[in-house]
Amino acid sequence: MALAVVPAVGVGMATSTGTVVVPAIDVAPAAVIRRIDEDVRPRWVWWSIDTAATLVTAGVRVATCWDVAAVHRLLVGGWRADPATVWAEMHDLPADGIPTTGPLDLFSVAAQAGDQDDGPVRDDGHLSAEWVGGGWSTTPDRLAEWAALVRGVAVRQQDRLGEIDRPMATATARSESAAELLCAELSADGLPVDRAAAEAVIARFVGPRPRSEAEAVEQRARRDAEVLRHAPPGSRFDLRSPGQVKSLLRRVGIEVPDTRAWRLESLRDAHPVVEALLAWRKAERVATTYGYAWLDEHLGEDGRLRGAWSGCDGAAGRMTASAGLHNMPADLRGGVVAEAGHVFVRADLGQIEPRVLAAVSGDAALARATEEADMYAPVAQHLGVDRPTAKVAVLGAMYGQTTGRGAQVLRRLEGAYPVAMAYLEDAARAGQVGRSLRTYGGRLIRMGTANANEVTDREARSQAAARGRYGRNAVVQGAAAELFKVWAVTVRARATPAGAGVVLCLHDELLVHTPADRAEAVAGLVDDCLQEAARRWAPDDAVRFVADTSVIARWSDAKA
DNA sequence: TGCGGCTATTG
DNA sequence: CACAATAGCCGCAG
Repeated sequence: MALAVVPAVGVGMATSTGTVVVPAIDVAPAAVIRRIDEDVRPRWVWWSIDTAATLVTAGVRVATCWDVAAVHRLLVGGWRADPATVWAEMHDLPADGIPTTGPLDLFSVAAQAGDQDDGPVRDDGHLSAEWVGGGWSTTPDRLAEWAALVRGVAVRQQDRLGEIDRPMATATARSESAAELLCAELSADGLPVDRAAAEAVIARFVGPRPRSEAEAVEQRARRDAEVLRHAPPGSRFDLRSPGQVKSLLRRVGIEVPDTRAWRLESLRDAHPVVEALLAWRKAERVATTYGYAWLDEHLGEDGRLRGAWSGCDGAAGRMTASAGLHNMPADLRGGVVAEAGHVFVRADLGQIEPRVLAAVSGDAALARATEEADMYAPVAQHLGVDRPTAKVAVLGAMYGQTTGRGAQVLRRLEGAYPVAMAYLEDAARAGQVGRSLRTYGGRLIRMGTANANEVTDREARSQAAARGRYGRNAVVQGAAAELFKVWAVTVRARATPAGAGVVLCLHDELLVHTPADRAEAVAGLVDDCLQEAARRWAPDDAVRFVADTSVIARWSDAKA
């Protein structure tokens, strides 16, 4: 059931037998859609998450959908997936003929010469710029016509998914679509944050909220002075300028190629300025990125921190979030507090990437290792090394590390798990020569062709190596993202009836806001959902997936 | 003003 | 800093 909706205009729907038009004057669009979802439970088809967001804003949360943009990103790779682009791809039209939708200028007016009448499809087969630019939304009849078009695109996508060499591609298209629904809800609902608790953490780093610009400047100067007092008297260095920090360090006898924290870590004892600088950097991070301004901008009156969620990035397909939801410093997790009468059920997948590697490569020996809760233990035993060495070696194989301790054990890894290592090696080779890849679930990992500019042999080799590491990692990280999303949308579907809801997705971790009296039930449900997700996603049941699940009041209560 | 480089944070 | 992401500030080019 394809859908186009604008609350003030109405609803247009399209099925295989025709279209339905419901003007907003007759019935509230939200009521129509809710009723159909409850009675018929169709798979709603729409162009993008925009429609999901419209529905969520109108108070409607449907069960399932087919998100054409999400499926396009799966099939074709990359991130661009506007209607005109998807239409062109699905009709084998040249990309350089896609009408522009930006502000009109002389060139785009000329390019739109194909918009002869007011129909949605031009004579050259492309979508009309006027329609994609908003014309689709002006009348109920146009909504229905737009719905019919997107339905046609979805059918073509289904056909394409059946043609690629990935049996799970259609299932992945459905879970990726559901993930877009989840993203629309995450963006609208936000993450519960206790403003007072969060401000207390911030105050620990940078002091109380400044009451004036002058006070803010003073706080800043005080932080700077803590570092500069270790510098030669009278010297002036801007700590925010890497070049000047390097000069400052050189002045006290420390020569470094760059001033990154990991490099300075070992020089803590060389001079007191190093320790002071590292502490300054931490405070500066809180002050500039995660300070009071951050709360003011993203934390609502209702105690929810909101950012924009995307179902997949442009690379391997992990979820992304803005507003610091994915990279909030661990220190601030104390501000993430469940609301009154609620708790968080927190669960994270254990060793997700090596387990996924065992699954997608079909390596029976590595799959046997996943039977253990800690799969690095049997791997270490098999290789005849200690556990830390085994772990570094496995991670190194997935990331493409070629130096250090991991590289030395790599040869043994190849002997013990030849199928998995060959799978990674093939992905690396693909990256090196610019051959695109598909993940287990069917996501296209586009490999750009070699740099057109003149580069030295050395640079060319370095770039090829980087693409090799990228390909090697993308097939694992991407497949892990696919499994994670199946898990997340399964929890979405099963937890809602219990009054619980996902409030954060973090690559291998879920935070589910839950009524306190149902905590144990939801915790069990989240674990069950992982097993259900693994059964749906995995090639077979040879690989075991494990989650560490706990019930907590605030995020920082979770064990690290 | 836009953008690359550097840096920090997370998984 | 091996893979990915978001984000802020500096320095430079235009």
